[in-house]
Amino acid sequence: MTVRTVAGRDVRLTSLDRVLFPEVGVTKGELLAYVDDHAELLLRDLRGRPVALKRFPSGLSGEGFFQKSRPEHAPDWLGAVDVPLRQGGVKTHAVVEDVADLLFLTNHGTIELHPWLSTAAALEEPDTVLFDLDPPEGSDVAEVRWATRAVRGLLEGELGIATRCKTSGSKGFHVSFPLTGPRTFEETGAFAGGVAAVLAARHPDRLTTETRTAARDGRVLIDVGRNAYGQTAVAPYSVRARPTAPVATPIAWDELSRVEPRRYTVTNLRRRLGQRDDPWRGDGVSAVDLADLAAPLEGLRREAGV
DNA sequence: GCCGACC
DNA sequence: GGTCGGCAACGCTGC
DNA sequence: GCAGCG
Repeated sequence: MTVRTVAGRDVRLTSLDRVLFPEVGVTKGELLAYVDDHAELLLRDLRGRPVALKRFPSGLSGEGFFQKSRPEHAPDWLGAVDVPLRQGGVKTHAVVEDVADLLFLTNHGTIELHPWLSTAAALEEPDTVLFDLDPPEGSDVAEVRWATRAVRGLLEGELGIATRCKTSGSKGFHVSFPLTGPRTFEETGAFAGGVAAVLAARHPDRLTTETRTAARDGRVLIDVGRNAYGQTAVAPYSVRARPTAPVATPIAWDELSRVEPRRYTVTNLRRRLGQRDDPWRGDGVSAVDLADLAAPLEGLRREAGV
């Protein structure tokens, strides 16, 4: 056990030799070191947001669970926000602000960090639109790459929206862009759903918006379900709870053709960041006002018949 | 990882 | 003192 | 209303 002191806060770091990822031998100490060393990159997209946790306190060989509530008996300096639930009631979520928060949550068994697409200060106001490209079982990575490019092509080529891409660290890729101006989850959800519907109508043999597995029929799912109140998506640079300890990693668009969804891991991400800057830093992607896009998107919908 | 309930 | 359960919930579709 | 899905 060691104690890490950050700005006067003591974080107990325990069981450092526990192997959390048996297949690659990554220990809790190594996971904590990864989080500590990449805290600024993690915080960029986590700071000020409610965060859901995927925890495996005894490693991937043990039980794992998804947790939305702020852990009870967390130190009082860990941020909190009372989130009204749509179904009624309130649940207190953790809010991440700094490296001490990240280290506490990691020591507590958290592997994956899933922030909201809105901040604690404006829960009803998403600041990002996100598309999750999810390939069918057993398909070649080329297919989900093609789908990812198709989403970018419509957003960037037809609507003039600059976009970002990251590996999910799991099976596919995420495409996103930041928002400005007044907006609600109802609006971002409708926008993302409209884009997905147009693409699925144009390429009905390769793309679908059907979440039901049976109806998917070998097509790539364009999942827009994250663009809704109370939903979360894995944070850029979060580790995933999968055997090789992959990391959801921002990539430049020209890397998509040679990067696989689980390419970067706790073990090799350092080397990548030693060789090149974080691709999302200074990428020139500017925030979008969805109000400017309602009419153009409606035109695309009309053409596509959806 | 940790608490509370139960044995 | 050991063991065991709990630790999520939006929006949609289809039955 | 309930189950499945991400």
